[in-house]
Amino acid sequence: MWSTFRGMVSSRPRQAPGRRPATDLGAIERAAFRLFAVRGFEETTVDAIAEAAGIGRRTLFRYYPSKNDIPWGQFEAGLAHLRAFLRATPLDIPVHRAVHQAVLDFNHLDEAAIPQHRERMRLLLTTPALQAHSALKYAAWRAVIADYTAERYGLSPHDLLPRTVGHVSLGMALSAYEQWLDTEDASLPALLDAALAGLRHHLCEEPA
Amino acid sequence: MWSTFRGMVSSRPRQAPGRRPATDLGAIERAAFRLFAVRGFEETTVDAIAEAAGIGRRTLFRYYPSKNDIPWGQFEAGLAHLRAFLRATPLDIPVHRAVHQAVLDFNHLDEAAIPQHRERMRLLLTTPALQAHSALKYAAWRAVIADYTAERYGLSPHDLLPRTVGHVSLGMALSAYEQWLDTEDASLPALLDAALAGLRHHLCEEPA
DNA sequence: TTCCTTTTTGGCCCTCGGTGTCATTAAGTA
DNA sequence: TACTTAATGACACCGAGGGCCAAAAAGGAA
Repeated sequence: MWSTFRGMVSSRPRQAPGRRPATDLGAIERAAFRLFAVRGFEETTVDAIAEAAGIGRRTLFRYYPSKNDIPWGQFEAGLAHLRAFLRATPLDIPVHRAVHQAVLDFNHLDEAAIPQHRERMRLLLTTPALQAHSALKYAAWRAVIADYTAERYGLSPHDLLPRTVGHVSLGMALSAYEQWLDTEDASLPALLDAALAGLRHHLCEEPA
Repeated sequence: MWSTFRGMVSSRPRQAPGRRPATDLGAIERAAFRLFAVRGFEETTVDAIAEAAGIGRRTLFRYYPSKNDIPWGQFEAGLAHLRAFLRATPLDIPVHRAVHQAVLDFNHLDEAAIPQHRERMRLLLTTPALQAHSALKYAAWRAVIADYTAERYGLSPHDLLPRTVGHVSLGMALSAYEQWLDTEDASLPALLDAALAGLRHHLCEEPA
């Protein structure tokens, strides 16, 4: 899962000259989430996060391009995993099934990671500034889906169908997440399945 | 169409006491778009827009809650129209058809309005800050679709299916718009139809 | 050890979007 | 003319973000 923090302070090949990074990405994220939980996202200043993490404000901005990026954690790594999952999918599996499986895999959670992921997603989906910023993250996610869909169908990623599949896959995932946050009981995979099943019924099994 | 500027300076019932508004919303929008076209959105400061419109910076912020809202024009009016269209749709029309017709109506353009609307959408869909801000506008649009879908299906607007229909309808519309901006030839209604047809084929007419 | 090089760090200062406050101005009414 | 109400915009302030650069912390070479 993309939200799981893994990886060291830096992946620079050891043996390099110069000062070694002393900044711990995980520590920044933890400090930030602690502050967000207490004071809320908008009310927490970047200065406060930097101070809580024991680093300079300028250093924080060297690790995160913006305050809005902090709650996203290692999202890029998650995208790479998503790409790899799709690349490894056998070609005899229909495209829509391949994409759905990839979405399920992308959003798979270990039991222990659920509470933190809930908190992260609650923050991302209910904070206006983050709802807005998320559009940029979503665009990269959609591109992964669109690229795969285009390749499987022999189209360009800029054609209509791949783009539509990207948008619609994201839409289903987001509606499942919103539902997941609203209800205590349902599981995320079940909601992702239900979103797809509901959409198919809505679009395809009604009188035209 | 929501993008068409109509309506007067203010809709306050005449006969009210106090100074009458001297600010012309249309003039602000025109001045802003002129600057955006020349310098780009990010490079145009709010001060520059206010000066070009001949008003104070503070006054501009009284008419637009943020710089990002300027390119959206009278979007709220468009939402009201969308709601009215759906309310007026006969109940014997299947939900998915009603929604699709509403989307077509919402995005209907008079021939003469096409160039300006292209420019507006190009700005909204290619400027990162606006892509992000759009998420908030889209949420309101989705809510209209979700509310209608919920009512027709006898569900709560917070149930999974209405939310999914909202997200997916938006996704199709956005992929159609992206395609529309990329190509010179295709018409917007044709692309909206094609997005829906493509999705149905992708999801429903393939081996399970 | 001392110098030299490389890289991280963070301090300083600036720009710009956005907001609260408040005096001023332009209306209508008594 | 005096009073009320509403729009305007000047001023001051805050926070995000970025450019610049000097100080720190590593390595290797003399």
